[in-house]
Amino acid sequence: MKILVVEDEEALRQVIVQSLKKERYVVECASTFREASDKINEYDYDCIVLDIMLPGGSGLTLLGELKALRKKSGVIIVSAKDSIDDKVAGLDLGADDYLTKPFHLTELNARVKSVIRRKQQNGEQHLSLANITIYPDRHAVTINGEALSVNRKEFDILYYFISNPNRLISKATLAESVWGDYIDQADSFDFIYSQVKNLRKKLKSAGAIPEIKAVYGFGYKMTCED
Amino acid sequence: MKILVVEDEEALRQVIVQSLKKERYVVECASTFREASDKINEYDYDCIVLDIMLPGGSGLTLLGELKALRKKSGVIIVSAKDSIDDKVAGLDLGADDYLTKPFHLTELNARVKSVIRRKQQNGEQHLSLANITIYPDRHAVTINGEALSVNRKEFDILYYFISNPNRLISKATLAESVWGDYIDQADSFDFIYSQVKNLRKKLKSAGAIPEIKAVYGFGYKMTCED
DNA sequence: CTTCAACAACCAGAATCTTCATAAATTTCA
DNA sequence: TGAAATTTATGAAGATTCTGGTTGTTGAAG
Repeated sequence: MKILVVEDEEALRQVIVQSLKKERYVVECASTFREASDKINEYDYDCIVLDIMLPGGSGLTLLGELKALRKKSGVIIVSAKDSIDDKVAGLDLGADDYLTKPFHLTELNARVKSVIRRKQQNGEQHLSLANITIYPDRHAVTINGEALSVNRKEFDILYYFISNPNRLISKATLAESVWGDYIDQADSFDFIYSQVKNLRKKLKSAGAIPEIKAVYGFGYKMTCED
Repeated sequence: MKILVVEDEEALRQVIVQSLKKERYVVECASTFREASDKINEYDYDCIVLDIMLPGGSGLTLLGELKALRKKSGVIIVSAKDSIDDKVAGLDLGADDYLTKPFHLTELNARVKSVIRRKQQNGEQHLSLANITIYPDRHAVTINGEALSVNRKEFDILYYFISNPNRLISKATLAESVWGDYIDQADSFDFIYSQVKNLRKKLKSAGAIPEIKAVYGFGYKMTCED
């Protein structure tokens, strides 16, 4: 599995490369527009981590070039926080994901993994647990193939549960992943209870097999068994 | 699941330890280089949360030590924001993840979880003693293959007993591992008696072969024999 | 402005866990 | 051996957490 990291800032590039190598990828890197362009023309990469601001040209141009070459590499754009325009432009040009600086390495790793997986199975990406299937791209859920309408929070929760089937999940972890740092000033978990309750009701009435079980004093787990 | 927190700043250490205990880990801590080194040499930890700046030496040295001892603990480095060099060095020396201060506790929890999981990715973990089998990740217990529903405390106790079969286990040790430092201000072991009683009843009615025997004046042991 | 969907907050009852009172078992020692 | 002291077991009350119904708030759409 081969990855190209295009980033001009030395220290950050090092760190990214290190981290990806740890994940057992074969990693190459480029620090300028020209270097990146050369490598893209010469090799095939499964995934490209691409900074937008580059000496010698914009990363967006590289995206166009990639398209022209009909390369099927996945692309994750990495850019400064506020350049939302780049995001739209990038996704328009066929990037697969977007990450704003600063970001956590584990986050990047997760995205890379996800992009590669998505590319490999050229069908639509989906996750399943028993008779529940969710389509992250479309924010859609089906039970036995029947569409189930869920809200945003409900979807996020379900997504997290199905990504971690049969695993204990603390309320703090769930809150962090679904609500972000909203949790910091919260002094009760009522908002979790509400959403979990609604989600459970929907799952049950749609005939879902897996259940969201509570673990007293800790959190939840989603499982098919007792 | 055992974790070592190496951090010299008192307040932060406390908070981290608290938070990890909430996630049901058994947590120990060290505040100096020497203390950390001693503990690493003496015990096996599933994960080590390691501050770089320590009184008495650098956390990076500890990483080398760990490697020399061929311990397989996961390591998460925690350090001040701007020392990017430490990050590179740390990952080079075999750390599994890196976190810059300040960070959210939930973030740390997530990393710890991920590191531990990565370390034990080889199939589903399970422990058995006679006809009892427990699945720590799923918080599940079976007797002769039949699911047995247990509550959180009951599970934790059973987990500890089955992890240490035929061994004498003092009530203090059991309390420490299941209830954490809750025990510190307790002046009786009633909470243990209650839970052990309920667990015994469930095990017996499910036909479990091993029994939880009391050892007068000391604690318990779980065994199949008389 | 009104309506509606999404979400959070509130509340009473259920499940779980701890504490308490008291009984049973084990050890000590006269 | 046989009480007294200590430790463990048990059932029930009290405290905490979770559930599921309902209500309140907010922001977007009509």
